[in-house]
Amino acid sequence: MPWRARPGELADPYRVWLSEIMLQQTTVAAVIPYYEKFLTRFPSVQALAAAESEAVMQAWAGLGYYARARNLHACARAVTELGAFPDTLDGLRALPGIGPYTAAAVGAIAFGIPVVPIDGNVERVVSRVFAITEALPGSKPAIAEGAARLGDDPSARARPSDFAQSLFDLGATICTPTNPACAICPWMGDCAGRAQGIAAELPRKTPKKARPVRHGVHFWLVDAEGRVLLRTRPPKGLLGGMVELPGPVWRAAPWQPDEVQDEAPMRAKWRHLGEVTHGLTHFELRIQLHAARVDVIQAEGFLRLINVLDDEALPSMMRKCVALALLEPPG
DNA sequence: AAGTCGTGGGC
DNA sequence: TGCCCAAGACT
Repeated sequence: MPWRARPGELADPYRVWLSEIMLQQTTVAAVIPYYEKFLTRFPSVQALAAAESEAVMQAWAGLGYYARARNLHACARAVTELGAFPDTLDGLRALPGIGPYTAAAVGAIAFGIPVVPIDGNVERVVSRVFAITEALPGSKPAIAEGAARLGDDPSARARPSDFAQSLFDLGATICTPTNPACAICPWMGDCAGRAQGIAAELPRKTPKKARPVRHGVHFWLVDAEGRVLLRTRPPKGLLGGMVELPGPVWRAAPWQPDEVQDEAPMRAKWRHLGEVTHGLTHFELRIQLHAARVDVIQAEGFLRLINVLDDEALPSMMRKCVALALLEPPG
């Protein structure tokens, strides 16, 4: 992994922090290209702090959980103001976007603080090693106790960075969510979950609620010069600060055909292009995409040429809409 | 403290 | 195919 320091090398706090923010609820494979892009475009925390927020949101577009990007930028500016990353857990924890996990991860990996960062991997490993059968999230205190006990081992305390990353690697490659490779696990003999034959079913989790469906209508409006109408979403909340095709607020009830004209950004000969579906964390979104071409666009928002839409901070669902619109022959 | 907040890959 | 999930934070 590109953010991991080689043996003997000192970890760079900026790179450790950047990678840890990106890795929150996000797979390594998804993060790597974004991490490389950010290092190229923003080689230092000062460079990131000096960037426009639009540039940061654009670079983050597609990675999801966009509050991370907003907090990333705010954190870079705070660190630049401070002069350097804090080298204490409390100092790190006070920065925007850095919670208990990330403070511990940066503390251990970049500053050698003897602490065990508790992520999903560690929750799983610890739940199994100590055979914690209580379901998450209720079992978090017990997991924290177990993790701290593991971290109290002298060899762990001597190498906090290696110990933390070893736990990540153990969880990612051996102590996996399904079909754990207990036979080759270095902790097989010490694992209470293994001894009780319940390792693979741990950690238990409280069941999640079903995802409701929400319905949206978005409009692909092109002018005579081949420019598309876009707008920026409000800075906070869902997809905050990201760019989208115009349309009414998503709702539970499907949109009726006779409602569409009233919601359009301007009067035009609207044509139904099709449906885009996209799964989000707490609901499934179904977007009806409508398109029209007019001479001059008079509506709220801003205009961009079709061939530079890639440079905008469009979230994935909006890129799906763009892709659908471009499939259609220009009307 | 339970809900909110994205995405793409794996099974 | 539908569900689960992945180095969580914030409110």
